[in-house]
Amino acid sequence: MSSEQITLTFPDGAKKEFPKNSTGLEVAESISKGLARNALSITLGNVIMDLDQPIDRDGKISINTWDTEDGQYTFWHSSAHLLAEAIQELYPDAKFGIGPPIENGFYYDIDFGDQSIGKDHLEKIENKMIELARNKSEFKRRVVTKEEALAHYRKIGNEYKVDLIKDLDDSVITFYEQGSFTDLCRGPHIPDTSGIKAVKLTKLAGAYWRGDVNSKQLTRIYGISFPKQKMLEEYLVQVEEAQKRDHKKLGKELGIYMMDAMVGPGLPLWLPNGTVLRRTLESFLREEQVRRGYQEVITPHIANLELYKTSGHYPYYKDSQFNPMEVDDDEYMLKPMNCPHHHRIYSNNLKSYRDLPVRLAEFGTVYRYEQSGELNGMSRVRGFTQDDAHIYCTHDQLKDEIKAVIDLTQFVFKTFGMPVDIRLSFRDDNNEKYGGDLEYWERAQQEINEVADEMNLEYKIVEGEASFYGPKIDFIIRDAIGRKWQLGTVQVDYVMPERFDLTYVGSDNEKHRPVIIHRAPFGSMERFVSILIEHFAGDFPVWLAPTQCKILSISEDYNSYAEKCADKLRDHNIRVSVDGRSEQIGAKIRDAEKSKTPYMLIVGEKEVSDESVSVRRHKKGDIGTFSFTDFLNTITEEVDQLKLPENSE
RNA sequence: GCCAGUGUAGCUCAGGGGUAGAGCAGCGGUUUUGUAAACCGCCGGUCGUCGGUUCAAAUCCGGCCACUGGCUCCA
Repeated sequence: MSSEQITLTFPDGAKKEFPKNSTGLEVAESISKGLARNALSITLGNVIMDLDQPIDRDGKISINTWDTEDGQYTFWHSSAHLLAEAIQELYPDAKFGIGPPIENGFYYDIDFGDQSIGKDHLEKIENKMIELARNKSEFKRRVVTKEEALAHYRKIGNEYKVDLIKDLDDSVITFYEQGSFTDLCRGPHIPDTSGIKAVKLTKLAGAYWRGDVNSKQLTRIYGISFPKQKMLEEYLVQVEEAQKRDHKKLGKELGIYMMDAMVGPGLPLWLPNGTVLRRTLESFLREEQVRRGYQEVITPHIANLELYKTSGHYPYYKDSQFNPMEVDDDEYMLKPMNCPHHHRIYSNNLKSYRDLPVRLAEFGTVYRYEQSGELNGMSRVRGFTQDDAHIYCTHDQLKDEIKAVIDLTQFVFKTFGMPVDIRLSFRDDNNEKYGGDLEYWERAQQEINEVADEMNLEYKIVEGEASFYGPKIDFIIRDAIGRKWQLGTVQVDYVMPERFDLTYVGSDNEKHRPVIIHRAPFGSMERFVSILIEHFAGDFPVWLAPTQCKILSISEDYNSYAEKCADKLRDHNIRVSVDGRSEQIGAKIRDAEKSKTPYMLIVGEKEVSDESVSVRRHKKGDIGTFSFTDFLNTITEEVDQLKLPENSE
């Protein structure tokens, strides 16, 4: 009666008392039977727990169902164990590594010994998983001592788990057991396997143990699971939709770029449509930069190796650069970055503090030897163009310059309707990864942090993500279907000014070191275009579309009117083409729709007689007849204002 | 680079030991058309590449190349 009570606070703020050591399930039951039935785990404070674990303290509690991130995490974590159980049944000699839940599902790393696992095996494993799930095996939690845990895995000869246990601190080590499978695991898990109704093993990969290239490569099996078959089907449809946006597919269909084995892997060729797209993006940024006080420069594609030895890039990135070539008695290299060239331009003449900040911009093409397995369409290539710029400024100007650069970057992504998350990438304790004095680093990191706060930015700090010469501000954008991409970066650099002996004469008539800001909002034009294609699913805003308008004549009799309209549009810099083929209008419309041309103008007898055009909008259909002049005004306004398509964010 | 896959006409794909097939595209005709595919005909491939097995290889086996999904890496 007088047993101790604990107070739990629910997500809606309600507080309720429960007897100490009540379980999550009991708490859920006290709210509703339905909730108890759907509950997968609970989150107490920031710890996720099993439903049957006793709750021994006050705290914020939430009951995790499938509809919550923590619930799905629990569900997929348990699914990983189910995968392992199935594999243990089918391949008794398999040794298990780690099997965590991930953003979309789960994976398990497994040592299959000499056996190679192919796609054919996956179906067998899937079926076994479903069979085992139906056994309704409970996930049983068991606390063990470190010695017990080690003894268990030494006995069954699993060196991976032994390796893991050795690194655990001595607090609480737990095993989870379901059916015939026992696993070292922190938990939590769903009550039993019967909730897992649908399973799909999606990918097969080699994965190095603990991510170390020198360790053994295990077989990683990726999968996803759901509490209902229908959810799996919906998920597969979603995956299919995402594949329809794939820039490799659309890039080919829309004539954006091509790859050619004779040219070489990772070296994209920009086709005419892609070139229009890219040049339009470049002009957009170039004009914005001119407005913001940048000066454009052009530098060559190769340089003497000495340049990169001076910058310090050469030893750091030797393996990911094309081999140097011998020229006369010197060694030259394809340029892997633009910065050193710009530093030399800065040094071309003596700078006064009155000259600063100097902002040098270049759409600079660089070449990096990416590993063959890493190449991917346009998003990972060996030759690409950065929208690079370097800002040389005084310490006093630094914060304002960072602000201006952040402002530019935010402006750019807003133009494409892409929400941005900001990450401050700082160094960690691994001194070997970084160059320059620790003192400079700390200063730069502090300044970045101050700027972010002064601008009221929402950000998170991630240690260990800095570049070798300085901390970064990374912009992580989300595309139209919610995927995240790391794009623009802003980097503060105190190292290169030293290495290149960059100076300016201050008001005190003494020489001082400038600070450098490296920045690239798009990052790489190739990668950005690949992301844009997928973001817009190829349905570009009018200002970006390679062909903005197609004029379709009802019959050849109206071709001359079509041409006349086209000429007038061209006079206003609209990219227009005429389809005057001897085809039926339905066929012309179909072709224009398939090419994702934003505006189609249908012209026939009516339009010729009253100087009008019948306007059709891509994906929307017929939007009515307008006078030619009205249409001209509409489209030019849409281009000038860089309007986004209505269906995008 | 490593693991698992894929490679047949410009594109999408079928065929699966007895020397290739469709649709679309292209080209030539006919048609002159009102909001997502008119009709007829023609052209088009040493089946990624090199080698092996075989009387015979697009098909089976192996090396290489390219591509895809991961791992590692990413100035």
